[in-house]
Amino acid sequence: MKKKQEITIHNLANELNISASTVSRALSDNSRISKKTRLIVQQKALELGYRPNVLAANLRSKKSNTIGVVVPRIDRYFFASAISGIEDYAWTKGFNVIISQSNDLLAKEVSCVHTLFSNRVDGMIASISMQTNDDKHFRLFSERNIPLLFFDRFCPSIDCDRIVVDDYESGYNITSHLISRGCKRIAHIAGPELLNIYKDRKEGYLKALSDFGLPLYDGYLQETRLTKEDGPQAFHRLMSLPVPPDGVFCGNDTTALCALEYCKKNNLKVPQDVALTGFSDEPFSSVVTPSLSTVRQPGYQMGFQAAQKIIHRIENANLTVLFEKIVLPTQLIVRDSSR
Amino acid sequence: MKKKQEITIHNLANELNISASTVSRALSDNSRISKKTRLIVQQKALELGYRPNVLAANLRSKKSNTIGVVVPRIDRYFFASAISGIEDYAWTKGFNVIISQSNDLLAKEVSCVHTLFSNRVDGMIASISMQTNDDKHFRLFSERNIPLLFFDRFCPSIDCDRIVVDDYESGYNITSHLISRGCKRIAHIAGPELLNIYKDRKEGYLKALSDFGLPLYDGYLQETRLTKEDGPQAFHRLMSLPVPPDGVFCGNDTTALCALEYCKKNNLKVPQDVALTGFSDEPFSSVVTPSLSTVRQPGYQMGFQAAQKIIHRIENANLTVLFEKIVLPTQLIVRDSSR
DNA sequence: AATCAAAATGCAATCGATTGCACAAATAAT
DNA sequence: ATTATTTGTGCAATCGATTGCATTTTGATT
Repeated sequence: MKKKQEITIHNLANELNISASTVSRALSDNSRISKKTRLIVQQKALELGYRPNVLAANLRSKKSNTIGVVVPRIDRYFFASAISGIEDYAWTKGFNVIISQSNDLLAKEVSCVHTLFSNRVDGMIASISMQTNDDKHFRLFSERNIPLLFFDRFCPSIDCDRIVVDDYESGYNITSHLISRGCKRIAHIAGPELLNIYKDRKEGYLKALSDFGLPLYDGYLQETRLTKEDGPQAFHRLMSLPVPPDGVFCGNDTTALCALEYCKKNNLKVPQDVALTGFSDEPFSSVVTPSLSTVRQPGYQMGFQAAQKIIHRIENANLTVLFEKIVLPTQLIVRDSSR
Repeated sequence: MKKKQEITIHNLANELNISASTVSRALSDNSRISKKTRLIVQQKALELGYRPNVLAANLRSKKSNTIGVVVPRIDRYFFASAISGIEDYAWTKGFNVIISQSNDLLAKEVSCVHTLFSNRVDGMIASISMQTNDDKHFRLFSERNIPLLFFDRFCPSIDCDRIVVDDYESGYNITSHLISRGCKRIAHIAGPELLNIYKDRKEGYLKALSDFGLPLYDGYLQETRLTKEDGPQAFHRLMSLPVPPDGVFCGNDTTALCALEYCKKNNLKVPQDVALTGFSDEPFSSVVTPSLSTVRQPGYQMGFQAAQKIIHRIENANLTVLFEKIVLPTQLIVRDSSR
């Protein structure tokens, strides 16, 4: 009903018969203003319920105190925890976090990045969509030296900071694990080659096979979108091969879960008939039966460090330090599905 | 390295020897400017890589085109999907979404709300923390008629829009379900009474008991924080009673999962020895063994509608429509843990 | 009381876009 | 050709905070 009119420094100035600049300085505890005046001003500000207009201050300072985040989907646990990490750190530094999701669509991603760009975020943290085969939108940031950082899924052609895990090594390790438990015919359900993470996992897998002298049988390498929808079919194709695998490294936990359910339906024993592993350690992975072997990625940590890194760049604009690639460790989690 | 200097409407104006106001109008396709001029200006803007300064425009218009969101934790599936819904709708209307999490701490919540307030978000969507027993911070918004909306967990003393599910009815239904499958001694592990949702679930439970003529045995009602940490103990207390329950309605899925694991360890058969149900339908609930009966809440829908509602209020500031309480339906999901 | 340094405050421009009102140009009407 | 309209542009104030520089006040010193 009643619209309380907002108090500005000018109102305070009038009330106190001093100038707006003095008020401004007093409010920021500038030592050029006498202690007495500062107190009076701050007192009055409190009394009248003054709130600084961040918009005006931002305009003046050309900073928005905001970092933008673009992820494929907010409701995927890995990304949600990364965002949680970003927010936690950003908060300690007084930065806002604007989030947007690409839904794994390039067009939406482009649009989100443009929006963040025109909203003048001070920096952007992104993890690219499954369709991203173009980098023009990211150039908006990199070419103007607006801090940009990719985590997990990066755009290889853009020169900027990155925080990743070693997917190659992780893929290698989990494959080696399957080998060491006795699997001889190991298949892999991979994700889109376009994304570095899936490519690396696949290559780690291939390297492990070759290091241990195991062959890559025909049809043992399936590329899918790693969705709930694609999972059952891909796994079915594998198990329908003349000689089906005795171990399958699935590109993510969702696909491994599909495989698990397929096995239950078709009376295949896991891990006796076929050992299974996923990737990412989703919340459900530890509680399904049999529990799912997987690779744990430090989502929260990645987000937290991403925020640290980008805010550091923002606060040291002249920083000419070369771009870094930070690789965080993963953890091989062996559970019943491959024990 | 090279800092590209930003182009303003004044630069465009100079280049074209026209006034800044004309440029401004031309860029917004104002019909007062001739088609020819509009084209020339837009052409030039493109050529010089002009980007409007949203900060300046926002200052002028006193709008930030931003909505703030405060949730207990971003990485909880229910909240993540709500945020996802909020973002999806907000995006279609050109609104930014600033998120922050209270970590279920009142102090952090207060701080987040203050930050959003001083950042002049046009509206705020919140779900309160487990500790929130004070509403001063929310008054900042409600008293100035800045649109405010609670979803799921609301602050009862604040008069504003709410989007909730009927926790009372849901609690009633899931308890009735346990009764209908033959349970006679039904216990409940409740959440903090401070939160409407937990209180309502509990009361629905009590009503069902009384409607069907079942007693509430001593110790059958446990109040906990519903965390992974509290779960095992609370369930242990129940099962150590002289006459343990044959059905337990857990206040959330996390607690039900703890119960499930407790039963596995102690060779209790679910649902034969004790039937279990949770609440919320977490991603893991459908895949544990036995699968978990629960109540599905439409997280994404709640977020989406929350965004619709609040943006509608923002765009119709003079809207004197009474505050609404929108109740979305839940779905009782019966699975093996209580079949 | 006069002089000077130090401390406190004020002036006015700036950040970039928007907009009511005034003015100029182009076209229509007489 | 002259006046009345319509159409197109420009001027200048505004949004609210910040800051370099100028000015005033205070207090110390001789």
